[in-house]
Amino acid sequence: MSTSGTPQFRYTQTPSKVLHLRNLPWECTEEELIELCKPFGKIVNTKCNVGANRNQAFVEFSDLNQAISMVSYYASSSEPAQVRGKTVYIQYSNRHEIVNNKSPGDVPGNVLLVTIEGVEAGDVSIDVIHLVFSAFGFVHKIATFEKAAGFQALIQFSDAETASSARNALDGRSIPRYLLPEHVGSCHLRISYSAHTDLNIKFQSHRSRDYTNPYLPVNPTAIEGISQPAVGPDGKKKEPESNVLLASIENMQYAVTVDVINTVFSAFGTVQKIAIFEKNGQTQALVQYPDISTAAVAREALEGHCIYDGGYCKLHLSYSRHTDLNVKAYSDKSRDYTIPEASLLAAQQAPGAPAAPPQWQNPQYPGNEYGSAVQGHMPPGQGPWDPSMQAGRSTYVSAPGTFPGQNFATSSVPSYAAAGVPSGSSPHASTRPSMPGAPPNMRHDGASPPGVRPGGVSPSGQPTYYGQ
DNA sequence: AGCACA
Repeated sequence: MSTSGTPQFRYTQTPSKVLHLRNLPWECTEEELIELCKPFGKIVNTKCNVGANRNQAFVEFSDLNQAISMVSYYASSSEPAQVRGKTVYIQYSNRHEIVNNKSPGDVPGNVLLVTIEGVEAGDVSIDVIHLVFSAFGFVHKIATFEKAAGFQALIQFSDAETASSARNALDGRSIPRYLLPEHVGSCHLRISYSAHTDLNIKFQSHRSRDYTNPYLPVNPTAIEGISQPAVGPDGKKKEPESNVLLASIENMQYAVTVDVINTVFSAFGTVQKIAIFEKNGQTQALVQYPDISTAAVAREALEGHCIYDGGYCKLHLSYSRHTDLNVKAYSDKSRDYTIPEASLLAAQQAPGAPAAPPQWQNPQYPGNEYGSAVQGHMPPGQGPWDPSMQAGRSTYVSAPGTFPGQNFATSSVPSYAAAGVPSGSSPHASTRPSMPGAPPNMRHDGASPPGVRPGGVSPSGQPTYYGQ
């Protein structure tokens, strides 16, 4: 007794408080669905954009009679149910409740999380993404990144309505072939809502854009900038000079803390910012000076030399493509000495007493980028588009003040109380700040070990004022 | 224009 061939009539179906609606316009939002149905009763649940064409929906009333009233109303009405001028067909669903309606990514917002399946990051440019999504409204910002799920993008629209129209139109569809490289097969878009409301874009780059802020610094290689620039011994890289140095630390037998880096590099001038991170299992540090010439001097003096005797912590220096680091003011992996509070904090952080830094200092974004945002762990608006985030691993608490700064010298006047410029040393930059037998991560509460000069932070916790 | 686990 099949119903094939003969249309089923609505009144032959078993009533349910769940109604099945079809022939909806694909842009149909949950709001429109509710508008249509709520005159008949209380809606307790909905499910929109169902089916291959995303033009079906379910609505669950709190009471069976309400569903019946809606069905019978439109069964006898001369005016069909409509959404955006399209006739909507309404029947009882063959289920009696809507299950599993909302996953976290279904909560509408103005930011979309787009997963582009089957492609690598290089295959789809940010401009292509922008082009595709701009069809639905002004795209404020885009951030792209790679996570386990694949190549993903966060796309910020003005409002949730625009975002949902883009989602409804594009979810499950593919980017047109002509916008993609030849070798790319299929690339379906999986789109959900992000918990973000405002992305924090720091650079215009091949990975991130802020279309609302034309004055944002352009960093064509915002991420690659700190990737390994292949600094081989013979590597004669024609890299442009920069006020920011990238230090790769080889043979790192001892922990190299922010303070150690600060001490070493302060010998040549004011260190403004430091970011330490891991890249391919190697520790690297970005060190920012106020100007290129200072960086150049430091680079010349330090290249190939070891922080410690015995070939430990050998430095390889190159120019970063960064010009201004965006780092947490004070964490165990970064420092911004241009912020007074950070210097103060650094100064007051007694060695060996790892007073837990406030939450904001240390990112909870293991890995990088927005991965945790996807899981909703990141507060909205805190997208860390931040090079220093590259290495989220905090391995040890920094033990400042143990570096033998006396071997470094500077001719410049220290600008920061806690900057740790070992003045009073020889005016020539020794390149052997060795400290035999006393690794810098050695804990020693209180006084410095013999022969060790407080390198930046006095162990007693007092800011050390070097002056002249 | 015809029923949802992702």
